[in-house]
Formats: sequence, structure tokens, C-alpha cells
Amino acid sequence: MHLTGNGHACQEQIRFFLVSGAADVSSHWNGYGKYDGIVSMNMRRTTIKDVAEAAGVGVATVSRVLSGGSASPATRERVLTVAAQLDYRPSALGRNLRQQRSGGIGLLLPDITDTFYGRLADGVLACARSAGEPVILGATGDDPEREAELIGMLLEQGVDRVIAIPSGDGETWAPTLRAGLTTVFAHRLAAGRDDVPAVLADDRAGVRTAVDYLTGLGHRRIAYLGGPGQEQRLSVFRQALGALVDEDLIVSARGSRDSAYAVAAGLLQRRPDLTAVLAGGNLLGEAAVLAARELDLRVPRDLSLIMFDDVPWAELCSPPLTVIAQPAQDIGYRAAELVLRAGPRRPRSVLLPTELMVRGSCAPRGISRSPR
Amino acid sequence: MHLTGNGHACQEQIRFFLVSGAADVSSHWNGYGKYDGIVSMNMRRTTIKDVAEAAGVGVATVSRVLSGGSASPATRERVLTVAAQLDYRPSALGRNLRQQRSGGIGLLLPDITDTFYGRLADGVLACARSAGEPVILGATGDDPEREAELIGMLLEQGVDRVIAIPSGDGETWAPTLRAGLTTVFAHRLAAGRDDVPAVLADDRAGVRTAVDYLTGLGHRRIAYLGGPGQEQRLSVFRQALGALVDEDLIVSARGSRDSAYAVAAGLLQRRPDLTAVLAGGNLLGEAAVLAARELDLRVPRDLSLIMFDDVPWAELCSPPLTVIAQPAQDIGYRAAELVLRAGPRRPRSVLLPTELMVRGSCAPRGISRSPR
DNA sequence: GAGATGCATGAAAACGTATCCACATCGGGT
DNA sequence: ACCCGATGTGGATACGTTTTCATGCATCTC
Repeated sequence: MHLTGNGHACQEQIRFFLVSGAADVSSHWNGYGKYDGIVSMNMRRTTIKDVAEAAGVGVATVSRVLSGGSASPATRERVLTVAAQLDYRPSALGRNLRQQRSGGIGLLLPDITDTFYGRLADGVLACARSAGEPVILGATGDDPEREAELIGMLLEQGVDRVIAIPSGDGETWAPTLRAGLTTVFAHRLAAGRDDVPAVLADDRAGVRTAVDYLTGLGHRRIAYLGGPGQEQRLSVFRQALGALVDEDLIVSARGSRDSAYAVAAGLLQRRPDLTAVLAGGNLLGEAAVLAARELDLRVPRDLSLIMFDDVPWAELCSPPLTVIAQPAQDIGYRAAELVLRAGPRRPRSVLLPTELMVRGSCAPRGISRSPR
Repeated sequence: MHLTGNGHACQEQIRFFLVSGAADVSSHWNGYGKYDGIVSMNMRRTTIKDVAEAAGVGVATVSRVLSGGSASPATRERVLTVAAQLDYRPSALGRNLRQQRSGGIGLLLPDITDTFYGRLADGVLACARSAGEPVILGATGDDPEREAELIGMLLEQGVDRVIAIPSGDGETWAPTLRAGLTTVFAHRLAAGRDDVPAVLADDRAGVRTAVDYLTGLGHRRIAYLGGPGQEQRLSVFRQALGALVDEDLIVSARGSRDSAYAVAAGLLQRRPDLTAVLAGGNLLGEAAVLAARELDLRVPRDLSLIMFDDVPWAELCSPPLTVIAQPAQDIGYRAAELVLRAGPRRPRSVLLPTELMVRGSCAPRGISRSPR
């Protein structure tokens, strides 16, 4: 009761100022923050109603002005001035409930610890920030179940836009689309969901370039060390390798570092005859380097190595790693653009170029590895 | 109109099933999703009211049951059953508006690309997930202005819990606390805001250990390569070094990789006489390694290097980097715990241990570096 | 047996916003 | 002079939930 009365008094005060001369208002009310200690604890949030009363207009008008609707220049200016003076910030809560959507954009990725996804997330954040949209982050751990859980959470939150590096298949994503979420996939697709727009690096060209480079150096027994959801790369790998393909040299790890290392070490141990490895991600590349070192294989003399994704430490490694650079940040940014600009018709998917960065981890096939 | 009528019909249907035999309901309505193609586009969200009507109780009762309030076992079971059948999910939008808070937890950090912050974020996500809370991520770029902007966004969203690696000073964070947000700082403090609980790595001990280790190896001219917000580390560094301190050897970079490299290269070039560097973060360590390589300084023969924060590539580097490991993930997790369990009284801050991991980037001071 | 006590329950209010609709005002055209 | 359309405006409503409050019923106590 007391509070409401107090608030009213303030608003009258402001109206007075506005009438007598708006120019002075700011100087008087700039120090609003100084009232901190006194009123902060139990101060009600400034609502659209307060602004309306202080400006002497209806709430509808305020809402229109602030949402870009039509209004006479005079009232528009008055409303804007008063809103600024009161330091009014529209409550996303009210708006969200009214329009049945929370506005934010959900971002679901396997592992925020992986610098690739980190850079991708950074791109999303950059675009979202320029659009003033909050980003809700979730880590799926490449587990469809956790992914489904997170999707449920997003739905419950009323999020209506989501960018995902999908782990699950079409089934997992059915509820999302059914609920009318605008979805954009990044970096990879979900099996059986080619109706969802996506932003992808040109894996096809990347793999082909890498394979051509390695075969050009004389390599014949080339392994692919893959991760989750790399079916497309695998098919291109097989295709590019043609007759040289050896299914025993194509292995897949789960998302974790441990799994990657285990698989890499197993591969190198099992097949001492292979001369080159294409690692399908920086975690896998890291695992390959560690495993090679553990087995006393020297890169690139004993083993040539190409890694997907250019990370800062690729240059620090010795030898510096030859990589296929992917525009992780761009992927995120473009995905955010797509999901924000989602118009009536479904936007076209985007394919971003990859680039082979030749450093020092590949060499012509020399003397065959000495058996251990 | 048509829709409402349709919805009512469905509810009647369900009530009938429930009366006649609940066991059959699931089998009949399991296939609910099959109606997708027909009704999905214009199907109203299932609300608490629907559940109430279908269960033949009031909305208040449903709310109580679902929020863990008291209710008779009979009604509780009936409500739960109906809710499950209707696949009812409470709308966070409505709840948020009602209780004037959005429930989620905001996470503000300088740069999600930095693996340290990535791991920290991962810890936060882990804890938040187990609590069922969404996380809203924002990247400040170590810029107080952007930070203030993001804080404003969080306030607008009604977020009432925030974890931050603060960039700004107490002034920046005044609005946050004024608005009644429960705030927890992680990894570092904001100047003049020691009233905010924090989760920190034991920098004090870390720096001291590192300095002792280096001086123990005979080093006398030791540089500190710092980043933003490392005032405390600097003071400890000076203190630990005692009479050996040389202000010219204490330099600070901004957050970016470029800045870090520039400062590192400048330092090494300007002072060829220094024999050891303590880098205050993995970006700075990376910069130091690159700069040293560029100047043809061999590590550790010409230059000993210790880096704050243990990252996977520290082992891949040659030589492997001696580091001060920080429990980044734990920091995030604990911070999330604190901010979630925020009771009436302010929780105590937490200090987590650091650990010196000796690898190969430090050596006893040998022959002084040859001048270039 | 009457009053007191406890519990389950539902109607209603509130949260802050956007939008629908009705009304008023004004200018220009017949 | 009258009407009509365009435009600006404000009251009222709805969004889905939680919480308060009053009511009814059953049980307990003296």
C-alpha cells in the first residue's frame, strides 16, 4: 500500500517535470541510482502501466510505441521520453506469455569443452547479441536421450528457435518440429530429417582434398578415425579412396577423449602397416598424436596425420599439424542468421568451404614402418 | 471456435476412457502422435485447465499436485494419470510471469572460445542440468560495457540467478544486486564487490608455488604475462618474488589472442635477459610459446615457461608444458551449486586448490641467453 | 453433542504484456 | 453541409500459471 502510494507520487513528480520542461528531467533524474539504499529492496518493477500513467496515455499506446507500431509523433516522443526517464524495461516475462513464445534461441551441442563447438557457439552468440536475443545453451554429450531431454526443456521454456548439432535421429526431432519450432541444424544433419535447413562445412570437398593429398604423397593404407555422426564423411572417404578402401581401417569413437584415445591406440596397434590417418575432429586428432607418441611412432616419418578442424594448438604441436580448417564461427553465425530470419518459407541450407592447411604432419610415404 | 469445440470433444473422450478403465487409455492414446499431420499445425497447447477439466478437479489442485503441494492420494493419482495421458507440460511462461522470475541461470564469461571458460561452462551446465534449470549464456569479451549490456538483457528476461566471471567493477554490478539477483562470481572478483560470494581457484598458492619452483631452479629474472582482472595474482607474484621483483617484467595483455601475442613478443624482445615466464592463462601461454619460437628461443633451454591452466594441448606441445592446473569444471559446478542453493543468508565463498604439474618446459637456469 | 481443529479443495486474483475492437477526431470529397 | 475513410487512441481481454482465501467436510476434544 505504502509502496503504491509512493510510486504514484513519483509519477506525478515526473509528469510535472515533463510539463514544465523536459530538458531538465534528465539532469534531475540521472541520479536515480542514488536512491538505491533506500528503496531498492522493496521497489516494484516499473511496468508499462506506470509509463502509461506518467505519460498520460493508455497502456496500449505505450505498447505500440515501443513495439514500433503507429502513433502520432507527439505522443511517440512523450512516451519515449517518459520511458527513458523511468528507466523502463519491458518485461520479457509478460511479453512471452502474451505471445506464447520466449523469444530466445536454444543452442544444443555435444560438448562445449570442444573448441570447435566453442567457436561455433561464439558465432551464434555474436549473431544473437546483435539481434538482442538471449541464447540458452545445452550440452547433449552426443547422447540422443539427453538431447531429447534438453529439447523438452526448451519446449517447456517456450523457446521457439533452436540451433542444434543433432545427436539423435529424425525421431528425436519429431516433437520439436511438431511443436512448430523453427530449427536449424549446424555442422551435421539428423538422419531422416532432410527437411530441416542446415549450415554445414563442405565435408565432401574437405575429405576429398585430404584423401587426394595423402594419396598424392604416395600413401595407400589410409585410416579414418571418426566420431559420432560422421556418416557422410565416411561415405565420401570410401568413395574418394576407391579401390584402396580397407574397412578395417575405418574406426569410430564416441564423443569422449577417453574413447577417442582408446580407439586411436587400438587402431595404430592393430595395424602397424598403415601409413596415414585422417582424424575427423580435433579430439580425435589429439588422440592420434598421443597414441602415436605412446607407440613411438614419429610424425610424419612413420605416420602422416591430417586432422579435421584447425585449432590454435595445431601450430604449437611438433610437428605442426596439417589440418582441414572449418569455419566454425561462421557456421554458428550463419545458423543464427537462418534461425532468426526464418520467414514463411523454409530457408535454403548453406554450405561453407573448408580449406586444407598444409603444415608439417604429412610426408611422402617413405620406408615402411618397422614392425614392433 | 472450431478448435475450442474440438478440444472439448477430446477432453470428454478422455474422461470417458478414464471412467471406463484407465488401463486402456494408454494403448488408445499412445498413438496420439499419429494425429500429427492432421491437427499438429493448429493444435492448442495443453494447459493446466485442460488437465483440470479432464480430471474433474480445479486448476488449483492440479497446480498443487504438480508442484508437490498437499493433496489426497486419490486425486493426486488421478491428476498425475490424466496429466501423463494428455502429455501435459506446464508452461514455464505462465509460471515465470506469475512468480516474477524466469528461473534460468545466467552465465556471463569473457570468451567461450577459451577452453578454460569452456570447461567452466561445462561444469555449470552439468549442475544446472541436474537441477533442471536452463542456462543463458553470454560472452562479454572482457568488456565492461558489453557486460553491462548483457546484464540488462538478463534482467529483462527475468533471470534471477547469475554466475559471472566479472569484467567490470562494482559499478557495473550495482544494478544486478539492486534488482535482487543472486549473483556468484567465478574465477575472479569484481573490484569493490567483496559482498558477492565467489568460487575461486587458489591463485595465491598457485602463484607462490610456481614462483618458488622457478626460483628453486635458479631463475632470478622472472616475468609475469598477465591478462585482464589478475590484480590479485600480480600482488602475490610481487610478494613471492620479494627483492627480485622487476616491474618492467610484469606485463598485461587484453583478452584477445592478438593482444596476447603482441605483448608476449614485445616482452621477450625487449628483455633478452629474462630466463623464465609465468603465463597467467592458456591464451597467454600459447602466445608465449609462439613468440619464443618466433624469436628462436628454445624452451626450456633458453627460456623456462609455466602456464596457468592445464589444457589438453599442454601435453602435446614440445616440450610438454609445465602448468598450474585449475579445476575449471569444478569451479563452474560449485558456482552453480552456490547460486542454486542460495538461501536466505549469503553463502560462503569457495576456494579450490591448484596443482603444479611438472612437465618439460622448465629447466635450471643454464648458460645465459645469447644476445641477438 | 457441540465446538474446535485440521485438511482437501476450488474460485478468483494477480503477474505484464500485446492485440482486438470500439470510439473519437479530423480531413477531404461529393 | 454531410458523409466516409483514415488515423490515433484507450479500454478490455487473454495468455497459463501460482497463490491466497473461503468453504465444506471429517475428525478430534472436552
